[in-house]
Amino acid sequence: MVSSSQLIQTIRQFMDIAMHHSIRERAHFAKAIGFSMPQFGILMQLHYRGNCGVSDISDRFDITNAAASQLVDKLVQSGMIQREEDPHDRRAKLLNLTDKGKELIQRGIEERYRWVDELAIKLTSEERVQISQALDIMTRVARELEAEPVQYPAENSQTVHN
Amino acid sequence: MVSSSQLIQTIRQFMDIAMHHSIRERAHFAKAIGFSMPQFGILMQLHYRGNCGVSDISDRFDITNAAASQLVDKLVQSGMIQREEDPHDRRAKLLNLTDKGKELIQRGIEERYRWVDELAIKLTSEERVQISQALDIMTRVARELEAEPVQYPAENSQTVHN
DNA sequence: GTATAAAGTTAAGCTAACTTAACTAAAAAG
DNA sequence: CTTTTTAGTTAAGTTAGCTTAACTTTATAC
Repeated sequence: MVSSSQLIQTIRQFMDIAMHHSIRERAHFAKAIGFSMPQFGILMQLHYRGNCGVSDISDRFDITNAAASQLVDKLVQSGMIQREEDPHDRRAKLLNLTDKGKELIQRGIEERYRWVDELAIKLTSEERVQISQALDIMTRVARELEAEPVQYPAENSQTVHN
Repeated sequence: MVSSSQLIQTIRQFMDIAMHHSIRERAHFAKAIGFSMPQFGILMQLHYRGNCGVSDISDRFDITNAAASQLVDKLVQSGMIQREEDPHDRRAKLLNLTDKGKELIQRGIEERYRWVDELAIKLTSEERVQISQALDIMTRVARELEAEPVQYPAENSQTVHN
């Protein structure tokens, strides 16, 4: 039997270490390739959720549309992302990584996960099975959580407009 | 049997989701309490590895001593950290969170890990056992990796000075 | 004991990220 | 068809983070 708080503690413990590595790698890589953290953040955002607009960027990073537009523009000029017109809404833009941008980000991800590789080779085959199964469960549940649009779903299907 | 690349893929998959949440929460919390990312980064750093000097900060964040000193000074003036003289080396300073700073960071950590809580309550008791064991292994191995000072250890114990 | 290195601070100046405000253009609402 | 909202850009101006350079103080090396 594993209590909830025990489990949470275990997850946090691992995540603390993982975060510490990831954030540091992120910063170092961004610096190495000559991009600021805000710029690199946008590149990562487009890697995971491409085909989005300028307002998606401003929402995600909690900055104004103007700021997002300026940052995006610099990345377009550096050849890392492309800004196309959305055929369904000619006001909106579709932002995506260029091939050059994709390649760069892929390199960054490889470097960031080097320590995962180092970690993996230290495990026995029994441990691998166990960890593989465990993280699959975690990923599945995490994705389920993401899919739930609202924290407190309404009892009926009435749509609220305000 | 789980192949190495399969395992690595599984770990990355989970970490991607976890990172996405954590980084976003981090940014939102920092903004909410009125600190910039560099400043917040230093607070987090002192939370996990307190009692360090200004040069530790500049090393960690890859900035000059001057920049670190200035950032630290702002945090001291805001009452979040304290800067004491190291009794063993009177040039150096010992940086630590104040009680006010500790309290603030604790709140931030709670918020950042709220989704871990949400994740945990969705698991069955069998899954909890499995995940708990798996992440304990991961944490142990990760700490072992950290403890290894160099990637390529020397065959003898000769200390290198240069 | 003198010279050198290390830890940290301060000042001056640059740059990039941000903001607000004013604008264009297209979509949605009435 | 007119009004309002939404998506995005541009310009002007502020600020925070950063750098280099010059400096003080303490520790280490020779």
